[in-house]
Amino acid sequence: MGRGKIVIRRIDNSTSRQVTFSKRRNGLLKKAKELAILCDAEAGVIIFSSTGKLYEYSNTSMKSVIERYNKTKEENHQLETPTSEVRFWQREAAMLRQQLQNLQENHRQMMGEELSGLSVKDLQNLENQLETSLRGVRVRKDEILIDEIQELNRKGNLIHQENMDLYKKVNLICQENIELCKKVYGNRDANGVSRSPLVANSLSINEDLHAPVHLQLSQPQQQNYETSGTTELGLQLHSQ
Amino acid sequence: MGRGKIVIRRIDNSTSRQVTFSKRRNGLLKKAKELAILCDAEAGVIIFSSTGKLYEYSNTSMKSVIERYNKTKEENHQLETPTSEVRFWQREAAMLRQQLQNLQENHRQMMGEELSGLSVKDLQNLENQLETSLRGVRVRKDEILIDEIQELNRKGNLIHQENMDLYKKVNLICQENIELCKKVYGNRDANGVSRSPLVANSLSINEDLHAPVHLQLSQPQQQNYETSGTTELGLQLHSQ
DNA sequence: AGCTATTTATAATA
DNA sequence: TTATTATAAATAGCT
Repeated sequence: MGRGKIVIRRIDNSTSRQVTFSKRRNGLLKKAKELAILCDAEAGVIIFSSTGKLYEYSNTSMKSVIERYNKTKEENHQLETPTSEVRFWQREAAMLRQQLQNLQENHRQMMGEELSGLSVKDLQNLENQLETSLRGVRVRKDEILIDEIQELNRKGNLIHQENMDLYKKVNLICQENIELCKKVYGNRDANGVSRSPLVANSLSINEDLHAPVHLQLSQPQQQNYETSGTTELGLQLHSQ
Repeated sequence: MGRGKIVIRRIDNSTSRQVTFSKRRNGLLKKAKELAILCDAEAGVIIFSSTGKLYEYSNTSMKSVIERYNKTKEENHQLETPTSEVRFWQREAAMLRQQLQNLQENHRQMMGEELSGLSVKDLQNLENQLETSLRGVRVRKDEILIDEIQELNRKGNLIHQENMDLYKKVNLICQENIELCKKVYGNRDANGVSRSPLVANSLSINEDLHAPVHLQLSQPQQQNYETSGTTELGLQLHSQ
C-alpha cells in the first residue's frame, strides 16, 4: 500500500528500514488498539527494533496479558497439579467472570445497546422495566425537591416569625418614642410643622406593619407545611 | 477501509463483532509478521478474544519475547511458585468482585432501586439515560414490527398475484367451457331452461372476478410496499 | 466464506 | 523527522 508494491523481505537499505519500521510500528500498534476496542478483546504487542529498542502496547497492562498468556499455556499443558487452594480460586474467578459477563450484557441492554439479539417480547419487557425505573427515579427526585422546598418553607417561616417579633418591638419603641416626644415638647408644636424627623419615620414604619401581620394570621400555613407535606412554594405566600 | 467509515468503539452486534475480530486479528498478525521480516525486528502479539480464546504470533518465540521484555523492563521474572499462583488468582478474584460490585450498584440504580445516595443532578442524569435507553428500545421494537409487516405485505402480494393468475385461468377455462357447451347443445335450449349446472357455475365465478381485478389495477401498491418501505398494512387493501 | 466499494496504510519522494 | 501523494492493502457491509 504505497507508491509501489513491495515484496516482504528484509529491507537492505538501513535508512529505509528505519523509516519503514517507524511507520509500520505505529500502524501495528494502532491496529492492535482498534482491535481491542472494536472487538472487546485483550491485546498485547511487544516489538524490539533491530537496534534493540522496545515498543509495546496493551489495552489492559502487559503484565496482565503475559500472566494470562502464561496461565492459558499452563492450562493447555497441564504441567502442574494445582493445589486445591489454587483450584478454589480459579473456580471463584471463573464464576465471578461469568456473573460479570451476564450482568454486563444485561446492563448494555438497559443502556439501549446490543438490542439486536432480542425478540419483540424481550424488548417489551425491557421497555416496561425502563419505564418503571424512570418512574422510580422521578419519584425520588421529586421527594428530594419537595423536601428541599419544605425545609425552605420552614426556615422562611422562622424568619418571618422573627420579623414579626422585630416589627412588634419596633412598634413598641415607636410608641414609647412618641410618648417621650409629647413629654419633651408638650403641645407647643401640635400642628406638626416642626415635628422631629425621628418621630415621622417611626410612625411610617408603624403604619406599614399591619399588612404582613394580618396576612400571617389569616392563613393557617404553619400547620399546612409542617404536617401535611404540601408541595406548594409556601414561601411566596409570605412575601405578599 | 471498507464500504463505510466506522468509529472505533465497541461493536454492539455480537455477530458483527465476531466477524470483525476474525478479520482484524488476521490483519494484525500479518502486519506483525511483515514488520518483523521487513525491519528485522523481534515482535510478539498476544490477543485474547472476548470469549477468552488465545491467539498469538511471534517471529521468534513468545517465550523469548516475554523474557526479553521482562529483562528490558528490569522486572524479576520469578518462577511461579504455588504460593504466588494462589496470590495471582486471589487478586484476579478480588478485581472481578470489585468490578461486579460497581456494575451491580450501577445496575440497581438503573432498575430504579437504591436511589437514596444520589443527588438531584445524578438523578437527572439517570433519568436522561433511561429516557435515551427507552427511545432506543422502542426504535428497535418498531424496526422489528415494521420489518414483519413489510414481509407480510410482500408475501400477501405474491399470493394475491397468484390468485389473479388463477382467476384468469379459471376465466379462460370458463370461456372454453361455454364455447364447448354451445357446440354440444347448439341453439336447441337457447332460452336456458335446461342449461347445464356446470355452465351456470362457470358463469357465476366469471362475474365475481371483476371486483378484485379492478381493485388491484386501480391501486399502485406494487411499487408502494416493494420500494418505499411503507408501514401500512397493505394486506388489508387486498382483502376488500 | 467470498465479493467490492471504500477507507486506510504506506512506499516513494521531497 | 515530517509532510505529501499515488497506490497498494485492508476491510465494512453484503450475500
